[in-house]
Amino acid sequence: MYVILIFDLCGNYTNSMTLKKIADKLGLSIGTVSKALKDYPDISENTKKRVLTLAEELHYRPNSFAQSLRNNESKVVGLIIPEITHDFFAKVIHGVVDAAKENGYVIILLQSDDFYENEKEQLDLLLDKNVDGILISLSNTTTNVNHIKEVIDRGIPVVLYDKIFKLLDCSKVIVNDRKAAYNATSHLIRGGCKKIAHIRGNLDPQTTIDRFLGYKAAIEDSDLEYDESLVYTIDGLSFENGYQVAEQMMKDHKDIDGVFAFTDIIAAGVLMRLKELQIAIPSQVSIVGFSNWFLTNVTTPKLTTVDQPGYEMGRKAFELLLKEMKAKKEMISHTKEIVELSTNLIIRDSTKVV
Amino acid sequence: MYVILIFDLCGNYTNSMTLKKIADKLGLSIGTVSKALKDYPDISENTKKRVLTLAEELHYRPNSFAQSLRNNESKVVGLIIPEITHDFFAKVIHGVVDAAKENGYVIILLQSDDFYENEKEQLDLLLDKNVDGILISLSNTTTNVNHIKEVIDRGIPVVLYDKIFKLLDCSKVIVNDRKAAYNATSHLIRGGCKKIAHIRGNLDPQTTIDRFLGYKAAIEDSDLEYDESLVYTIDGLSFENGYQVAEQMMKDHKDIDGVFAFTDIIAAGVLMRLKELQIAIPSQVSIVGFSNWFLTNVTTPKLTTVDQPGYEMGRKAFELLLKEMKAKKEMISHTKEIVELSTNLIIRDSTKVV
DNA sequence: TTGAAAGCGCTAACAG
DNA sequence: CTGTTAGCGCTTTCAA
Repeated sequence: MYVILIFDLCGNYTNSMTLKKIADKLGLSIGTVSKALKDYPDISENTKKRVLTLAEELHYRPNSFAQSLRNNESKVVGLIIPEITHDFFAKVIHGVVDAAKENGYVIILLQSDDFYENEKEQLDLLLDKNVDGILISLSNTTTNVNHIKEVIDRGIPVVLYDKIFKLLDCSKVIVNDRKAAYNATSHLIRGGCKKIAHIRGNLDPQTTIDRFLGYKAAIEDSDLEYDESLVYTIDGLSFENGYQVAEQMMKDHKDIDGVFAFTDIIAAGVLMRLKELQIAIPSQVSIVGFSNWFLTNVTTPKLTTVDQPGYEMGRKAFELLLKEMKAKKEMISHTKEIVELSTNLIIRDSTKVV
Repeated sequence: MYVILIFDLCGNYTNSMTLKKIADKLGLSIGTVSKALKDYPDISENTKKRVLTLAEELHYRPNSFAQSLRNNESKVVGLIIPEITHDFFAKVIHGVVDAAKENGYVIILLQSDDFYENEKEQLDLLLDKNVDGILISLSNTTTNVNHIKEVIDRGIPVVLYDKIFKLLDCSKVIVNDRKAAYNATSHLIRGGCKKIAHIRGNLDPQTTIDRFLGYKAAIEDSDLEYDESLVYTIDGLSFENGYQVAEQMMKDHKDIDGVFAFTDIIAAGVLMRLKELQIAIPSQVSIVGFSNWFLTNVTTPKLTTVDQPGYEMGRKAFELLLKEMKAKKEMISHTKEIVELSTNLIIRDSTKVV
């Protein structure tokens, strides 16, 4: 059985059925077989049938290298993610993978670990692999975007998602962080909070800036006064960081009654510490996170948060990229698009509702 | 500037610097340039320098399609994951991506969503892309493994990780689920639990079987008696499923005082429901999960769980695959390896310690 | 309706 | 030390 399979499937040990082999067995030329397989109109129905049947029987698969070499197209898209183990990015990956599959593409996944150097290196890797396009969410430590610009200038379609750089000339998929943060903060204000702290990262990706601006705008649009000392800038975006800053915060301002955290994991850290400090949530302090990580469902109380449509973002990013790749192939000029997805404030038990 | 770049970098609009172009500019032959770039000993130092310098200047990148076609090697590895949005699998991906990068490989990521049909389809996709090897964790619904066997028989290196099928002739990386479950259950017994339930999935991947067997063995090795009615088989492995089964469980057996759940997310569901039912954790009922998802840190009380080394598993799986790919390339026969990684019981606050 | 041939960019054996 | 050549498998134009 084993031996038969080998011979049957391949005829040689590397298992490659080629057009030539099919052509030989059928007494046809390579070109004819190729065209038959692609259903060219100038091939007789009869030959087409013969070729198709044999190809099927022999499990013929075109050699993708040869195809790519010839067509100058890989049908591979590169995806750079800052950090896979974030619920949000995991959802993005899922969306991209699904959309890619539906369109006959496959993705090469790379992770920057939020380091600029990695991001640069990985772009190179993707170029080396001749991907047809690249999806990228900037790392938190990326401040210079020449590496991206270079790729774009080389004519390779690039779409930015989530963590973008506004001035880069390419399509982008984002969430309106500013508005989402505004809504989240307003929710705290409506719940009666008078002294609302904001916890943010120390770096300046657009998301950090926008969420801060949304927070500030909401405060200023209300009866409250914006107080810089209520904005806590922390070194990292981990649970630990949130846990630690919480205590400091309460020391500085005993009467804080609301917290809008840059991300859920920080919110969870704050929640944990405040509970340990015997502070009642939400009656004494209300907390809002950001991203709708799964963990917000299992804390006590459950965390109010902003849902970011990760899966949808992944799909949309791929679709924009696809458009651009098509345009490039057909040498049509293409205008960049910026798609803004809407977020959803998910009100749970860590905030007061009036 | 823009125009200069274009000409400087490419000389044509598709941005491809080829050996031929370099050879022409230098008045050398293509072959010589190729060899100079690969530091062949039979090329003069002088020409090597000239070639290297110009290649650098012109940003020469070998065309990977041509290389792959020639060498019959893609330097791409396929990775099939049942579900990306699981902390454990996300860690695995991270490990694989890192190990791959260190060895000049890149990974194509596909997700089976735990459906057999997808898994099959995706294997085909990977074969079409001529990946050099495949890493796969079987979907929960996979009971027939002929699709995998076919790939192996074609001579393509395959390594199974986590959810494996024992009889498949390939290298594997696993965790000793049986032992881990045994330890987890024993921990409950040592803590004084007398009536310990086990919650498991309704399908039969090896992990489900092994964790169940570990649970059973621990019970039987103790003074307790194994009681089939304490084993709850649920339809899915979500938080909701855990949440729902919890109540049923307590109705059936009011005196349950310990729960060993197949996975953390179920444990979290159980915990949530039991708390709602005013059951004290861990004093009345102790709970142990499995996988050490991040969420186990943010529940109240924090969940005791079994840490699976996902990142390490990813790395190891890639290393095994690498060995096999090398052996194949050098036509050396290669014996399959089975690597078992050790787990760690992480004792937190959802179980009693005596 | 089919075949022949050129060529995508690269490697490696062989010749000079 | 360098050049020539064949060929990886496929697509597509042109000729028959």
